[in-house]
Amino acid sequence: MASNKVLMVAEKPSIAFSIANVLSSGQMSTRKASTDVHEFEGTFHGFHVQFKVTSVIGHVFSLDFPETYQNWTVTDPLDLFQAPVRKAEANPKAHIRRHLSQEARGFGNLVLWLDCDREGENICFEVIDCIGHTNETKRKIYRARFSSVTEKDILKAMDNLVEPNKDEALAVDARQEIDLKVGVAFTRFQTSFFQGKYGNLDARVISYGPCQTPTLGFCVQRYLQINTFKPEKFWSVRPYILQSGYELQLDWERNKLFDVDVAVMFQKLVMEDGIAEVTEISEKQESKGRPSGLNTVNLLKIASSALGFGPQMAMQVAERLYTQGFVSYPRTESTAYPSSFDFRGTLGAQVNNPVWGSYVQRLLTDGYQKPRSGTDAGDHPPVTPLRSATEDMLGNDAWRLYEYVCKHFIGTVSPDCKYVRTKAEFSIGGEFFHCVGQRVLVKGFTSIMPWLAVNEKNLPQFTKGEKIEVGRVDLHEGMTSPPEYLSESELISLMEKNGIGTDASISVHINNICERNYVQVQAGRKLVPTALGITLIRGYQCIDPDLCLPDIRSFIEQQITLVAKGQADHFCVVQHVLQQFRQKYSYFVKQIENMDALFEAQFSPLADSGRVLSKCGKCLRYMKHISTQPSRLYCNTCEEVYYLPQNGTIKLYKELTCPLDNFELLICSMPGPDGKSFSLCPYCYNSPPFEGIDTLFGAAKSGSSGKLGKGAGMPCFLCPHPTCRHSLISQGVCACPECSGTLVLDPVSAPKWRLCCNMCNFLVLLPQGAHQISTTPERCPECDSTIIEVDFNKKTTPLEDGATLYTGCILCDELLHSLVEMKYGKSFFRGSRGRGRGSRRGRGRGRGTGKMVDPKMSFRDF
DNA sequence: GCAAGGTC
Repeated sequence: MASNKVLMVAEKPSIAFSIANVLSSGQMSTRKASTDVHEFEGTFHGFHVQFKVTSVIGHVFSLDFPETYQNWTVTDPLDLFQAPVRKAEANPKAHIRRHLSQEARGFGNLVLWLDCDREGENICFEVIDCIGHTNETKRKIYRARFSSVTEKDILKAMDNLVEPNKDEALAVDARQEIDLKVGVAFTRFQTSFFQGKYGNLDARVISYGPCQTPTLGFCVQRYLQINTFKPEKFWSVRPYILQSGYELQLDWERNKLFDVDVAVMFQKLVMEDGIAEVTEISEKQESKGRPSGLNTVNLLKIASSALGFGPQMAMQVAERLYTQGFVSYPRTESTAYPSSFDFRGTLGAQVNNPVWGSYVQRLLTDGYQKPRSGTDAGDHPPVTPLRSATEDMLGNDAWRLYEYVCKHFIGTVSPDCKYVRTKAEFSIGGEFFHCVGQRVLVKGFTSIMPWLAVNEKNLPQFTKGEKIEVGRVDLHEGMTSPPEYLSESELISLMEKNGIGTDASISVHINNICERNYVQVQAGRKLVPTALGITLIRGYQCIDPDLCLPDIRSFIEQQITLVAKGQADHFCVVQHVLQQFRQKYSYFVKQIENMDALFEAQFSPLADSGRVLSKCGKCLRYMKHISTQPSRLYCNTCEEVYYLPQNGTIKLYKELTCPLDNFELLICSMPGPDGKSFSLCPYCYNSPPFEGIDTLFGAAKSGSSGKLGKGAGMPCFLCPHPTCRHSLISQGVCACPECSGTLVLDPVSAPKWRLCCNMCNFLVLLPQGAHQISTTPERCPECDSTIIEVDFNKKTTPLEDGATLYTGCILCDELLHSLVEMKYGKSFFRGSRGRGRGSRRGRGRGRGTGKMVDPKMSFRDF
């Protein structure tokens, strides 16, 4: 009975385990599959049922364009805004879809335990999609709502199952489609535009995204502030008094003045008086609050500013600590602990720690504090330690992060820091001054987090009305200074404040702008924008500043929130937002010259970049190799760019030329000790795969032995690139008349039947319009070349004399020669580009002497 | 080759 079976799906394996563990009281059996499956029996809605708990691993699907929109050269990015989109498995190797559909078989109830946020709601519907929910299956679908994976919350959620929220899921669908279309359209356009013009951009891709671009915007904004900063001199009056044997500098109420004459006047007034009268003494008890729970953003900020870890690395370390069971889940927005949080147990786990064990023991004996309230984002509890560890167990980096997590947690349950702040105020010559002292009463949490300690400063005793002689009066001259480059930690705060990215993705965006060569991380984890980063942002600022402002993200968020709340239709919102971005895109394209002017001033044109490397097959002039990213060749004459494999060292390959297009071959050596080398033709490498080749091979394969085209589908002997047209060259069919090599049919050239030698690149063009060409065992008595049989199908290519079948030597047969001339008025027997020994027919020796064959030319061009 | 969002 399907109704007696309940399948539950969580967002990740660890949550599935916790849920199963709680609901089965540890009495479950676990089976390995794509993700673990836990089985047990229990009661559901008052009935005895069989439970099965498994999980996905985050999103099952991700959104992309169909194959036809994947080609950058064929698709106009503008069309992407209206293009269809499809969902494909995000990680096909994990086989999550198959796993879910298999496990759901025969199960009449589904309980969704995905995280309780919009993304989780969206994954709910991905799961429903996978298990095949139709009217026939009649499955009952429930949503569990829980705020933490604790026994209390899990049991409460089981008793209060609801329905999944379609609107929230649709809001995520909307965001996915908008992000994809906007990001990909802008990225493709600006990448193609600028890479097609400049040689030293040093970026494989010039990406745009509604999160990464505003993130870069923050860094560049600070750079511009620094760059346009005008330092100003300022002055302040600094009187010194002698009290109880201490020399004390007093702070001026006016702080500083920017007019030296006025400052000098005040200095004189103060000097002339020479007596400081104590006008007021105040003493106030102040408190420095203990921290609230640690969330991801604060963890990343501390990791960057105090430990020197970049966000990417900090997350990696935190994840490892999490999977090893030392800390709780590290991706959370919440700074508030759930009400059920076991503080005593968490502290208890640390009492034997050699570093802070005794402090924790004292807290447990004297009583720990309830943490400050903080904010509960309803996702996961703050990051807390689980098991005690030592530096030896974790290694230095992990230890330092773990140490922080522990000390922070202990800090949250320690007393506040209490101190007394004393302020003495003075009057000298009608001007007011003060000095401040601080005395700590209770160290509280600052004894475990000493870097947050209150600075103690003793102040001598003063009495109100007391008159003290002023020792000297300095006029301090200072200079205003620009802010520093944006620190990573400041950037994280700005991103959080402006809603750019999430706890899980903030580190990814920062890493992105580094990897794209828009910013560089310098000493002290300061983010310094590169010329490329600066030029991009300045470009957006002069065409359409919206493109790099954080509002672009909040606009999208606000629009999809309408969908999430059921206030607007998903389709309408997506169309509306895309329509706006499409207009922005069109305007951007139209105005790109304004941005280009900035690029022109900063970067070198392709023609001035790179080093001469190999010959172009079209103009036979040397092309330049541009080795900065993306690695490519540029032909100055043809104004064409040929992309090369990235990450490899490129050299000329024995001055060989490609038999298909006459481009000089290159050899690419991949880095590393196991790096392989392979040869490639720059033209073939950049050509799309030949269309219609399947039919051609179909015909060739069906023929009897000896037919040209036999052995089709052999791997390329020149390079392993999957789209290289060399891979379409079939196995050898006859001996090369020029060398000891074999002539192979090059079906790519169809309808230009031709043969080329696999060794010397000798090329023979065969009669066009032939229906079928086959080799014969016969040899030509004149030149010993292979005799072939040419079948002109009457229907397709009727010849004047009505004959359809001819035989002849591939090299010297007059019959074929005249036959073709008769039909087309020109000879088709043209050897070309023979290397090494020259042709028997008296063609010039050496390379490049034959007539060029452009693979793009049609037969009629001959 | 491209976005941002989950998680590993």
